Amino acid sequence: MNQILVVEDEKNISTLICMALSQVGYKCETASDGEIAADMLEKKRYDLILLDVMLPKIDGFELIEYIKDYDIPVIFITAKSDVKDRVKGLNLGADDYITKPFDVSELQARVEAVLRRYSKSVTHFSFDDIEVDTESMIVTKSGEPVDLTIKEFEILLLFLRNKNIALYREMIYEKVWKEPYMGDTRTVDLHIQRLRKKLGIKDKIQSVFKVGYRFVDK
Amino acid sequence: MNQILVVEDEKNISTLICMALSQVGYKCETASDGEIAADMLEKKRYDLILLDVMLPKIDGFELIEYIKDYDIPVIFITAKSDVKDRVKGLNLGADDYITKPFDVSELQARVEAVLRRYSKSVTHFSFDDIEVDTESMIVTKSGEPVDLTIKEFEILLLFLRNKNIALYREMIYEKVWKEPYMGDTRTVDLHIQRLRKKLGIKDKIQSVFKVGYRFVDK
DNA sequence: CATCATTGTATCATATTTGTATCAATATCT
DNA sequence: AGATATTGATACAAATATGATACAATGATG
Repeated sequence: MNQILVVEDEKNISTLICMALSQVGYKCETASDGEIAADMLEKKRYDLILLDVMLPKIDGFELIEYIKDYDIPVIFITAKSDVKDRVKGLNLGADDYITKPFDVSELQARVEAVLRRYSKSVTHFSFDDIEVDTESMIVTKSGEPVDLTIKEFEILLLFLRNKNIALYREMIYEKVWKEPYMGDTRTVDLHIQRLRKKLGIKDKIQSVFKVGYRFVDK
Repeated sequence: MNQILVVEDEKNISTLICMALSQVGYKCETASDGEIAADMLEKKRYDLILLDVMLPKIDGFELIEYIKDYDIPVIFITAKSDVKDRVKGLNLGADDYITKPFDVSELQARVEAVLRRYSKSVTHFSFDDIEVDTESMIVTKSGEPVDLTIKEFEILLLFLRNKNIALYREMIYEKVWKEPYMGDTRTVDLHIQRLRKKLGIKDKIQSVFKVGYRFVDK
């Protein structure tokens, strides 16, 4: 179930949006200004952000810049007249826009389209003698299937999508567990160990002292 | 799920088309000119092409010629006034046309009609010693009919149309029951169990722990 | 209205995953 | 090198998921 964050200072509009989204099966939370939105983004993982460009405190464009780090698609909301803003938003990396006043079904359609587009990513990876198919969720090593649990599978995927980058434990935890990382546990470590063992790759997933882990390739 | 390629240089029109199509369950991608379209066709298989005849670079009619090799149905889009173009398009082998400005529901209807006519939709499946005919809704195992209930039959069909893909419970439920999946029930599991039992396939429908099920073939 | 097939809930048994605890090994720093 | 912190390895317990079975509710059919 997709989590959507609506950043909008006009209460009646945000309510309308949330109703429209929940109708088609999305979970929806609202932030009334950019600061609150930034806080919420730090605490929780969202699948999509609907963002009014006219906001108090931090404005929408600044927030888009900020969101970039999170790799979350953004649909922004502008006034119908404001062509300038629309272009600006798209240039800043937003995925789509919608103009006020908007039609409810149009909103729903755009949200679905963006989410679909976004999730349409690479489905197949391979390295060494290992093949990873994200659609079937099957992983094989020299042709033989390897039984990974979902957590292990998702960690592997995270590595494959972030090769040669040192990933912080905290980051790994939050991406895979989809909940905030509370202090230090050994949970991530343990899963990495199991992953290394099952795939027979000790050297490919390196531990980065005091930081986390790094998947090296090539 | 049918993949449709929309070749249209006017962004607002292609967006409108995509929304209209996604509304009725099609996946939609756009190309802003003929060259891009040709590239996309080389990379991926589409079930239908919606083609504006007025295009920059390669024009629509040239593109129809090119598409011929791929055996994909084409609906082309022309201005209302242009009778000449319509005739030309149909002569070149297009399957239907639609005139601008068009009505959304007309578009949807024509797309469906063409796809039905073309009917890439497979009506017969077989695997192991099992035969599935979707038109008569008859399933046989080594020649002997197997009594499946509608739900079981639809789940089987879903699997056959999504071989080797891990399907989430939620997805299975929503596709078959056509209503939103509220939290966890064991309903899907139970039906899968019955299906496995009736067809005598434990290993072909694998459970993917914490995710759902996967039909493996080949 | 009675019967039957279908569908979904409840329950129990089993299997799998996940996380904590513990100790051993290794890296970092002075 | 030695102290300390960090990570690896192992075992185990708790939580969670699925399979199997029985049965109740629902809806279709004659």
